[in-house]
Amino acid sequence: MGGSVDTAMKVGALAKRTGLTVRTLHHYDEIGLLTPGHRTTAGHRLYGEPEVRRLQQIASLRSLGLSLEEVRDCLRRPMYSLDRVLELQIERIQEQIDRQEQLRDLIHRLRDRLHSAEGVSVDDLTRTIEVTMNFEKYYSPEQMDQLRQRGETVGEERIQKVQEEWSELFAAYGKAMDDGLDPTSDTVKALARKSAALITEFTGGDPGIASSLGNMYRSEGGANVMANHGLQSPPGLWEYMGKASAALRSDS
Amino acid sequence: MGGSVDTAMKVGALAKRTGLTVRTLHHYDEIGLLTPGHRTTAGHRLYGEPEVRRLQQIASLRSLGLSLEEVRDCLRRPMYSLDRVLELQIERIQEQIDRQEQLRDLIHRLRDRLHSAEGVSVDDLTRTIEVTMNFEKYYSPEQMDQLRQRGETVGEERIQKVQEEWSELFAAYGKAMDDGLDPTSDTVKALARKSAALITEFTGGDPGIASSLGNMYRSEGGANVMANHGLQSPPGLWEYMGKASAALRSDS
DNA sequence: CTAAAACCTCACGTTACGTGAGGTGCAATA
DNA sequence: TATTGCACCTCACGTAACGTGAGGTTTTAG
Repeated sequence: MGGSVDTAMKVGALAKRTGLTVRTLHHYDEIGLLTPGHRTTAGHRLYGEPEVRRLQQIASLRSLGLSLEEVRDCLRRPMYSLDRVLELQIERIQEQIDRQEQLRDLIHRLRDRLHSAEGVSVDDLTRTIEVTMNFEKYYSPEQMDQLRQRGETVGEERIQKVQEEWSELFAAYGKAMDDGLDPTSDTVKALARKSAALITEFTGGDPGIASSLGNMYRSEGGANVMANHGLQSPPGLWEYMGKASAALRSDS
Repeated sequence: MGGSVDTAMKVGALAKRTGLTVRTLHHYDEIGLLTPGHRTTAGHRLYGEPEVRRLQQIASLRSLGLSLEEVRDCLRRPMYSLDRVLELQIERIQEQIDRQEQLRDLIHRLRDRLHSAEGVSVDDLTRTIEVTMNFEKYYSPEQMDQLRQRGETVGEERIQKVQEEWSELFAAYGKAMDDGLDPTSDTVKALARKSAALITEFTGGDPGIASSLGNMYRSEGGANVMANHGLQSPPGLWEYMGKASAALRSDS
């Protein structure tokens, strides 16, 4: 954060020029989404060009339907550059236009049927309601996954490394369990700490992604990693790991 | 409310077919927006065709950006028929498409500048942020007024009658004030009751509209009505009327 | 210099549900 | 018929992204 202080804007000026409210900008500061570049000695917020660029990134990601927390997490990654998010936004707009044209045509047909002798059926109505009510600016779950995967594809080498570290972690967990170590012991908690760090890196700290990654590894990816190293998932290993994570969480 | 019970859907079925949630339909029932046609002896909600038609009206008005309360109040008026709201929705969609095309072009130009030697200015960014962040599904205040006026145009004769009644009310209020009647007396409260009924009729009970109508009559319409009948707004009349309304409100 | 506007932090409230608890009713199957 | 799983009921706390107002300090313009 920086920029020239003498060209910086105070919060009211930025709010006015962007059509946002001061309260919104306070809120963004509060949650660490958009931190002012400087503060005056009186504590007034000052925003320069870097912050305005970041606000454009925020705006574009918001327009894709991401929550503020998701936006913040995305912006932790280099692949969500200003250019990239603008590109994503354009793609999204084009999709929206297409879908709106379809919805317009659907409603035209519904009106025609409303004016016809046969009238409209309940099915006609529920179908139109569904499209209308779910015509949101948000991606479908599949598209959200795609958005995340897109980001994850970039660090292909790192991902490979991470998978190796995961398999080492699984092995270490398995050994600890075979040795009868308590999941709350320092040794096992160290493993939990390490896996938490890997998850954080992989997900940008997004608990939602972490949760679904947990599911993925549990059901498929984890089993794949184990199988790739000739290991079978011992009974109770996931539960054991869950206990270690819970113990680690209790510490903080 | 009604429809054949044997073709009616339970809440889960309706939710599934419309892509809504059971919770949403419960909520709509709770706030009187969408009441089931029937209930089974066990209390299960049953929705028939009339309810589904109403839900389509709700869906369309929601897509115009009205709050649930506003939707409910609109549906109290005959001019928001299914056909009419579908028509409004189509108009809105077309507007949205136009605006999205403009936004897409704006972002294209921003990206071009991002790639150019000169780069983007803070002004470029704030302008795009403004359009992106305020690209909502909601009407602007002017458009909302237009939506309301559109409904109000239909009952042109009735409106004429209402204006006559208002001028009679103003005259009666003026006489009561000249006679030195206390604003909290039964006579003046009867006038307040009558004006409250006129406002309710005119606004469908919408307190927001009532409030802004109050402002309109106070600043312009009211003076017009008075002037149309060769009356001048006596000093203190509005205040007097406000006191009568407050006294009436204290009774309830 | 003065008054109004802009700014600060704090904190309660809003809208439209999401989520879960505890219990009853309904439908399919053995 | 009995059982079990699913659908439904009401109740109620919680959420995201701010809106709104209070009480006080700082800045700006006349």
